[in-house]
Amino acid sequence: MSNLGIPSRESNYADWYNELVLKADLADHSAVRGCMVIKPHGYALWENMQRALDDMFKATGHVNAYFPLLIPKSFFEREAEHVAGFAKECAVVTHHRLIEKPDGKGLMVDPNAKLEEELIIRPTSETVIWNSYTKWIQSYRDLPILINQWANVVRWELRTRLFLRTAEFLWQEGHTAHATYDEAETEALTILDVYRRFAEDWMAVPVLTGLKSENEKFAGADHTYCIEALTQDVRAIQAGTSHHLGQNFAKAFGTQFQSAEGKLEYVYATSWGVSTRLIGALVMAHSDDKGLVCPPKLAPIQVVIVPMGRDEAARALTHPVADRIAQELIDLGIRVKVDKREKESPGFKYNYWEMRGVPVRIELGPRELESGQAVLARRDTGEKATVGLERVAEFARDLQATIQQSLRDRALAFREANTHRVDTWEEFAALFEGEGGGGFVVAHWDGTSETEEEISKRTKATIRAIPLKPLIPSDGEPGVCVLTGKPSKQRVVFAKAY
RNA sequence: CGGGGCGUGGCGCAGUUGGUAGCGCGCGUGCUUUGGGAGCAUGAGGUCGCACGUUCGAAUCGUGUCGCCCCGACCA
Repeated sequence: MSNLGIPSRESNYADWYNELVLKADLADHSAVRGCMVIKPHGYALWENMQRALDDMFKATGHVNAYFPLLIPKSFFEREAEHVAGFAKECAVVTHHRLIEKPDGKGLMVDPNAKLEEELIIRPTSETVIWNSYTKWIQSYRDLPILINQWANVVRWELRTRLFLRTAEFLWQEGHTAHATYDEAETEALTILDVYRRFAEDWMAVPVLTGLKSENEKFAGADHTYCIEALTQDVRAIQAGTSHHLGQNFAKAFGTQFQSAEGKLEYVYATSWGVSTRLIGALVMAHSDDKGLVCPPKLAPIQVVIVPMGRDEAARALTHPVADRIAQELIDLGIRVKVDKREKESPGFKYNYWEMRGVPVRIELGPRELESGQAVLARRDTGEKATVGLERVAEFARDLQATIQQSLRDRALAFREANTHRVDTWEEFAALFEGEGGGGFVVAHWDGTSETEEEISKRTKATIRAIPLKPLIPSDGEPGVCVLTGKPSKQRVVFAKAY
């Protein structure tokens, strides 16, 4: 019995999250520490995310390509900051053959099959990609290059959590090359906006957009933009990043082009990515103690129909009606599932699909057939409605948009209720006291890394974003740093982060 | 890498002073059931993480080792 449900968010947020991911059938642990199996239900969610994002990339002029998993170690030696950022968490391939052990019991690495140069399993692909770009780019006419790839990467993280931080994860990484700084800047901001729109319109997760501080920016970037969401335990979660790499990689790889004026110049670059971490952010934004709550636009199954009937004769009546409504829904473009399992009780099925986050359930039993009406239940609010059978499909279709909007409104209201503006250190420290989050804390900062580090040391909060536009007009006014009292140009957003 | 926990049927666990492994859930079959996580009957399923040691005898004791999970430190 006890293994049917999940812990409540209140009792133990971390356990709640973990159990939810497992019980909602999104993912499972694998044999290797920190790696996860993404199960069909979780992968379907990822596929829906991919499709939406991929369409948005294409619509902004990008094309897909694929670069190799293995990268020569020497490539990483070329960009100093980049190496420093990733060296500590690399998986390295050193050999290419296994042989039987001398005692015949099992396999061993063949010492004679050592690679001349070790290969790194990509933690990110800037280096392989720039190795190619250098060959591809001769002239300003070869620019811009606007390529994205869908791939897996490996980062040997010390501490992992399903979806939020796994040793291997799936993501997309865009890598673009431009003739000018301004064009690269526009690209980085275009993608930032794509990410913001995806989070808000598809995931129903409102995000802050902004610049990362020097401490938080990508290893090898000139500057980094990000989207940041707020979880239900009031921590920040970085949901996507877009980096302006300046000429750093072009200089490291010698990527030059001849301008229209005939001068040799270094290329400007961007890179940007979102990963399966988005699934973690989505879970943490909307789900509840009954399991996953999935925004309809991304839900693998948008409507589940539960036909009821205590015997064969009753099922012979309800099943065809369920099938008919399912077909109507399919025709309306809705992803639908009819749960005809006979051994499971209706109550079991309700809980089962609620755990898996299906936005709308249609209950269809003898009573409904008799009255010519079906019962629809909303996953997000639990509300039930009774609707004439002729209108059920359209009603369920329309509910999708309602729920999508409602989830977003709710998440936005939650974020606003957990965004605090403070001006004194006492208030600031009080918000971050203890184990919990603290929400988004909008405060003045003197702009130095030293101050950010000191604040982080004292409170565990870091700067999540330096807003590009003030969240409210007064955020853009000058003030004094919440810690040092030194002058500050604008407020920035602090939070404890995942 | 530090702290904690755990390795026993698919999952969750019990197993006393060492005596040859059990419970719940799940699974198969049958019957009765089905409107918020059904019941009864019956059946299948385990080299007790691994190695070495102590012993007539080890899931149990000792030593070593491997792995996983959680909390930190680290970090897209």
